[in-house]
Amino acid sequence: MPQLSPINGKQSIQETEQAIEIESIDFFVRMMSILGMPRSVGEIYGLLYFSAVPLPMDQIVSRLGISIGSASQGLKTLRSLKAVRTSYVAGDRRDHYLAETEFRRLFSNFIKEEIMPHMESAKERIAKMEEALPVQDEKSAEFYKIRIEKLKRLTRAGGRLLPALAGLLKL
Amino acid sequence: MPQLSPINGKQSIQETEQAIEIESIDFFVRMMSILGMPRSVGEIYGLLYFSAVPLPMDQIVSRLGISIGSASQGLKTLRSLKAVRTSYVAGDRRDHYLAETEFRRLFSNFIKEEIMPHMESAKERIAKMEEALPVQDEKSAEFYKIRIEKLKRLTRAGGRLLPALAGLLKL
DNA sequence: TGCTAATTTCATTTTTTTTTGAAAAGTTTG
DNA sequence: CAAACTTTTCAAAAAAAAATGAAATTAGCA
Repeated sequence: MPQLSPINGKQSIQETEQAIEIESIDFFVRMMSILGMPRSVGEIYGLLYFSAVPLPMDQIVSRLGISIGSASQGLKTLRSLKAVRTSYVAGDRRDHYLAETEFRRLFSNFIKEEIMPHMESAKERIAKMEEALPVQDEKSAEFYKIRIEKLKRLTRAGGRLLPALAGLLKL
Repeated sequence: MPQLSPINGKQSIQETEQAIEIESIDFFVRMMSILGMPRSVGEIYGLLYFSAVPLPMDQIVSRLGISIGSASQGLKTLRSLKAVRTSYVAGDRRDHYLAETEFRRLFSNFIKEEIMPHMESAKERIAKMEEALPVQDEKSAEFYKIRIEKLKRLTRAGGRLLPALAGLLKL
């Protein structure tokens, strides 16, 4: 982090960097929140996204003003999504973190980790509906069959489409 | 709702219907929760999905055991997503609700209503980053430019891909 | 129009989720 | 191997989200 004096035409380099950092954090907090991730996770990723150097946890803590507990938890989440990785820094025993910036891969990991498991249990639930059905030979059985069939198509389509989605992301 | 006695081989029609209803509610509660919707919204949709007849709000309230406040709010949400529609029932002044079961359309509405507005504000945030940038003519400016460019590609791709997604849903 | 049933709204309560911070566990190195 | 530093864990606190229910509003009907 260069320490230049702030005598420029309009704004110092630090001010520029800070402005971008704030927008970045804002950007990713919102994006992560759409994906159901807590604010702290978005903040950490937003900070790392515009950091040219890998940051240790205590820098993340002090720059974001979050607790070390949140930072540790948030980094764990980000690691499991492979959204950050640790990088070795000579002569420093702390872990240093870098943002993974290939959105295609990030997206693919997210779907695999966070969405697909739900698809599995959805299929089980549909199976239970079908177990319950055969007793019926009412007029209404047809209605139930059709609705169950729709659910099956939905989960099948979801199961195929979602993992393929990342591939469609032409960035 | 037929009122037959439960003397069947194994289980009555009501038992079958109830079993399916429970699985349906479970199914949609989870699915809606992935999409960030409250439990009550999933419950209501899950109930209506397997109802052959349109149901008035008080039936929804009593069958699900939720408050009229929740039911009213949940139906409002579902209406705004066009996931339910009201249907007229002769001689009854209450609104009756039916589930919209074309998932393709539902999905498309969801993206348009719930996701796309965020894309707009994401673009504004990127614009702010670009406003902040030009001051820099450091070595580091290049780094920032590249990262900003990545965000722009992401939002552009998202803006194009997401609305097209529903079309890919071959059910 | 006035009465009643149906629905919406919203302040309050409840539940769930997230954050905190301190203790425990784990690492590195002198 | 022990002292210092780093990270994780987890119970408790705080914050956020959702549900409740009663009052207010709206709409249908006679």
